[in-house]
Amino acid sequence: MKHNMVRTRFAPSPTGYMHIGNLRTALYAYLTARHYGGAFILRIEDTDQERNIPESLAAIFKSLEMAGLAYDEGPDRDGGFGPYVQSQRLPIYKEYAEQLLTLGGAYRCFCRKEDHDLDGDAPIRRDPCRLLTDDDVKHKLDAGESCVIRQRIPEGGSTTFDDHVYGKITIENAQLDDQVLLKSDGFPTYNFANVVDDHLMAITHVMRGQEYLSSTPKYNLLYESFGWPIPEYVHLPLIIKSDGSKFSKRLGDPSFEDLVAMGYLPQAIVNYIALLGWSPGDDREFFTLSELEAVFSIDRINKSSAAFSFDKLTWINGEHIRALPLATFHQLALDYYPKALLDYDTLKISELMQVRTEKLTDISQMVAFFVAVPEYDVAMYHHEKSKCDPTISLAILTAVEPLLAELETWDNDSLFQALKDFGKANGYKTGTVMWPIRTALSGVLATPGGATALAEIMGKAETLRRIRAGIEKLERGTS
RNA sequence: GCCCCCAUCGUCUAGGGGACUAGGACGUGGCCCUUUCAAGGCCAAAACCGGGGUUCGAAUCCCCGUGGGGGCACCA
Repeated sequence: MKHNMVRTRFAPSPTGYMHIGNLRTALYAYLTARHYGGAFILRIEDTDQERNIPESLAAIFKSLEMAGLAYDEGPDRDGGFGPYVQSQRLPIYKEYAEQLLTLGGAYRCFCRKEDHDLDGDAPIRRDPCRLLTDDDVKHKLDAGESCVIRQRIPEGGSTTFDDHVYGKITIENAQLDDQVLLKSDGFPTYNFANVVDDHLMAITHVMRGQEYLSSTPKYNLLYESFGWPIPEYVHLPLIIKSDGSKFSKRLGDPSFEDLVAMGYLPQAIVNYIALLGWSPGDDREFFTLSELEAVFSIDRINKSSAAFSFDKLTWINGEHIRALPLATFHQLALDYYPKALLDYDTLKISELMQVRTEKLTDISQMVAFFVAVPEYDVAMYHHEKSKCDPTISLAILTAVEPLLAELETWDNDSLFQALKDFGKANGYKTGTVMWPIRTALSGVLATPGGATALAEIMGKAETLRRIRAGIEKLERGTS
């Protein structure tokens, strides 16, 4: 390992899905590592046995892979700092907790859990067990009393730390409580494990949500007790909803995998999320992951929380869709095409669809008319801009039917030329000719591609069949 | 209740004392292009939370207020 190498980590607890805020934390940690040529580490924080969901390890792997965030070290990628799953590091925490006991930075507490639950307002007060003598402890231990290990916060003074985003922050030690470091079940709390692991794993930049801002002094006190160097801190602003409330899966807000299922491209989500709390400093907004790696920098991270906007995500998703090679888009679109559509030249359909697709999930609806013309009203033949109405439509469709029937070359260009010539010869503007045809072919107000593009894809027989149906509908509806 | 943090268009943001008649983007409205709808191009409306300072000069620095958020678990 290079000296002074940047090492960042993403340390999720296995909840079963990737929270959007967590994804951004992972992204920023990843980008920081990549930008400085360092290492990005995945560590699993499964110290809460009640919350642990076994299958969710796979979910973490999967979502990181989807997002393109490749880690250099992790549970399945040993880098010499393992194990990378906290439940497999229990002896390590025990050892360091005991060391801390010796160093005076912690003490054994024999109170029962309930003793500390008396006040809802969580008053800061010192635990009586702080005063236990070595003999007292020995007696209780011998008597088989179970205990936890608590951090011994200094009585007075204050603790100051420097954060890359928020600057210098000072908190009075009196505000800090003697938090539990090692639970009675032998598992460490996050508060202890993160410090031990970050140190042992040589993490240089601790990146996490700003909800940890106020407990960071406690961690510093721990580092100090051990005599360990304090890492660089990078606390990240929160991601909230447009109404200012918390973005939470529990309240129905989508996770990363939910967004993907909603038709958003992982790379678009990553791009969008990078911009929530960070800006490149210029006007660029479209970024691939590797472009982000090149331009990302910690000092351009914002302090204030950012509201998640589906509108903007949708827009940038459209940008990413349009940036795809046609073949790639086609491959993705195929999943959303109805079975019956497969009779058509779907690649041609994809070509028309790509520029019009904002979310993949919109696709099925948008192409449904290819399979069957929906029920529609003759009023649809009214179109101001095309100077068209049902009467004109009937005339045009009737005139155009035999003309198309005789057309030999059936492709967009020939169709367009023939129809345009027809319009010119009969005093119609092109749009007036096209409107009724497009309408008869689709039965919807908006289609991917115009009349001739649709006709080409549908083929001569189907086109004529639909025009015939349109004529009959108009005859019924306008007489 | 105590502590910490934050505050520029509706939203994401640029801005770090004079270049600000405050820039860009999404969204919204209009126009252009046009074979429908998009895409693309152009234009428009839209913001420095309030009050005090500091300064020749404040969106930018300081203080107070207000508003919002976060933390105070044998959760992370």
